Amino acid sequence: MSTNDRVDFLRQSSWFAQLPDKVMSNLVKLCRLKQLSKGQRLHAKNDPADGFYCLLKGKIRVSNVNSDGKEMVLTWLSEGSWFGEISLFDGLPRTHDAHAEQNCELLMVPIAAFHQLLDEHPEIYPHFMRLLCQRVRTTFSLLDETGGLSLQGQLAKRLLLLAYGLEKNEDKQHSTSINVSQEALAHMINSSRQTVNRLLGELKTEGIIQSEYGQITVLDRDRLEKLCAM
Amino acid sequence: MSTNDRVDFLRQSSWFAQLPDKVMSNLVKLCRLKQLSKGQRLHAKNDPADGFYCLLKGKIRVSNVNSDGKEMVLTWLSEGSWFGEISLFDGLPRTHDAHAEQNCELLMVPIAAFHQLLDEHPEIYPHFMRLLCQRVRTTFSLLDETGGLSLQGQLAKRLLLLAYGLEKNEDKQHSTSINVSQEALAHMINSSRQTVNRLLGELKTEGIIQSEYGQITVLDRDRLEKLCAM
DNA sequence: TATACACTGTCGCCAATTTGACAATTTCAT
DNA sequence: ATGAAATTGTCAAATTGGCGACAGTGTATA
Repeated sequence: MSTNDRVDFLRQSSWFAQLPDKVMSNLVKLCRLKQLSKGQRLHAKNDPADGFYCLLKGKIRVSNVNSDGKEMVLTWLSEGSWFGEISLFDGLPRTHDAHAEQNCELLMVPIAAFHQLLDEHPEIYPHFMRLLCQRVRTTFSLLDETGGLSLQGQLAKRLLLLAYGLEKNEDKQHSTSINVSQEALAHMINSSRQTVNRLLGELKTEGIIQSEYGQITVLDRDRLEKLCAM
Repeated sequence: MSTNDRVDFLRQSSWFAQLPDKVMSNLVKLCRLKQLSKGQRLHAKNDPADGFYCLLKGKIRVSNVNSDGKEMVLTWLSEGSWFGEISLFDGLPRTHDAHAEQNCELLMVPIAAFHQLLDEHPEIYPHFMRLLCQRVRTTFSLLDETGGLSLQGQLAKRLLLLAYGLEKNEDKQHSTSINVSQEALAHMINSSRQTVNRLLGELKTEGIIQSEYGQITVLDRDRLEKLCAM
């Protein structure tokens, strides 16, 4: 794939799309391709940082394991997501485990090349500030979620996050499907599969969502958003 | 107070202390002093950003209120803390309410001056990256707490946070008292007053803490830290 | 197409927690 | 000093949610 093709593909990331053209192509040229097979671990929590990543294909599960051995999933990264910058900027180890949920293809900017790019293009710092601010706000939002909401509220908020990402003011017309099992949802809100099943059942009878095998469709985004206040 | 005196005082912040000397004094020169009396609000969640702050004297409570009207406290800022940079970098509104817990004295760098400083000293971007990375990591840590710990563990972690702040490697000799009611603690870990009362009772019979009217004294920091893994 | 595997739906039991209630104690303001 | 308000301590009832179990259904693959 040519650099230009790849740049075009990567524009789907709103963060990447705002970079200056020159930086886009330089960044892509520094990348090396990395393959992961399903289930493989990209890195573990506390690993030293090796680079900055972009997921081209597949899905990455970002999580960590608490003292009970229970896995808490922070999020699933989807295609076009850039990640891993925190450790590069503060020099501290990885904050989470990252596993390939499916066979994955990634771009990696090795740490040395990354710092060189920053030296050559200091004008991109504000772009990384944006990225980090987004991380902080997302994490604050998750914290609110777990702290102040009922399970139904937490579930609603998660579904919206999975279905629409972080963008707030998007087209609300279309229904959106997400591929996620009830068990995975349960892990995300630190609950049990059975409880999630019951809660989804309630949403289904309300006509707010629809659900099939491994897939959930948001039918009524507005009402789901109202439930987030619970 | 002269600029130099103030710079010396501010070096207690490990973030500030790493700035280049020239930036330190420029930053301080741009500040204007702000007084808050006990209970007064510095800003509310969703307020537009007005500037970057440093707390010189007093204590600031950072929190937000969920739909039940229940206040969830994120943290207490202590003297020497710089804060409020997120909204300045992404242009979005404040993430939390901020109230003066005592009479407070702050420095404020107005938003226009702040951006001018960044223009003149682009070399300080990495310093703000550090600050933001710290925020992300702290918030991840809180998220782990609420998701993965038992109530006893959450309570232990909160007590430590209240008693010793965020610093990890401090003098462990002295017992420390904090002024907080059981109801306030309950709010912080999103639990009920009665449960907190029971949990504190257990800690008290273990000799880990001591408690009086509106006040708790940590007697055994080590054992409290061990409980955080529960 | 047969078989294994993953996911959903649903039960009942059990432990933990919330809620409401009430009394006792401490602090604060008048 | 005295009454109001805030805080603590405790109890029992009601609720919530986790967990094990098991059946039924969808999907993949050999």
